[in-house]
Amino acid sequence: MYSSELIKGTLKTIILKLLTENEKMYGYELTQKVKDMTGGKIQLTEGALYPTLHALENQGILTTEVVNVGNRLRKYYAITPSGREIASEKVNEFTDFIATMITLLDLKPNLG
Amino acid sequence: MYSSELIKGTLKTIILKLLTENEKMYGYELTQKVKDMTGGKIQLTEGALYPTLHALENQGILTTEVVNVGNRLRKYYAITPSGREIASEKVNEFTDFIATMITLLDLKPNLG
DNA sequence: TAATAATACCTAATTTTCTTATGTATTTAT
DNA sequence: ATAAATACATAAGAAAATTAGGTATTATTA
Repeated sequence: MYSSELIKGTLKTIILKLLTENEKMYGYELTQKVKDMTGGKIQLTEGALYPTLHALENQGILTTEVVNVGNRLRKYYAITPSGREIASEKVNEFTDFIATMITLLDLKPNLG
Repeated sequence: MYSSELIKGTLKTIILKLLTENEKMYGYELTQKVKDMTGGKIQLTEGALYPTLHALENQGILTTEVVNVGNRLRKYYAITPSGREIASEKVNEFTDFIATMITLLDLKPNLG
């Protein structure tokens, strides 16, 4: 697990990127997907995730669909066309930011 | 300039790394150095910088030396041995974080 | 089968970290 | 002379997260 301050500011980017690659995902699924893909290094906390999802929905960036699975609710989130644009911008900005930080900190990233 | 949320959490890492490479620097110098090295893409704000420098000093990570230049004060900051360890840890953590994010977001970073 | 862990959602209080605004003062450039 | 740059600092407020709590179902395991 990374120190919490590092991960700050990347939550929206992570959510939007994953939702461009998967047509719909629910909150818990997002936490597990991120945990799996990062070997547990990034774990989204529910207290941060759910309010962010709600905000993105209110902004028209995501839409929701509630599904009953057994007796349990699942709230699926899907990205809208305008959300795709924002996702793309965010990912590009983050890519640029990484390049800038590599230069600034003189990093030697080991790209698998 | 990047959206502010992106830069969050990197301030300490930037300060400590630059102070491992330069035996002493003062606050204003840090703002200019970062601005120059990033082509203006990252600009440290004084409201964030000075309180952080003070905190690092209080934690024994930095030491200070006030110098009179003309009639103007300059407060030079230098990193302590324990600060070097923390700087190293922070840079390593950030490097690892970048690798994780590249995988997670499936990025194609253009490494100049 | 009782207890625990995992799944699945949510909110509220607090903390952390940053932005924005403001202040003081000297030096350099126009 | 005036404005911009240099150089420090703090304080109010906003933003984004953490921590901690709540509800409920389903699967595991002791």
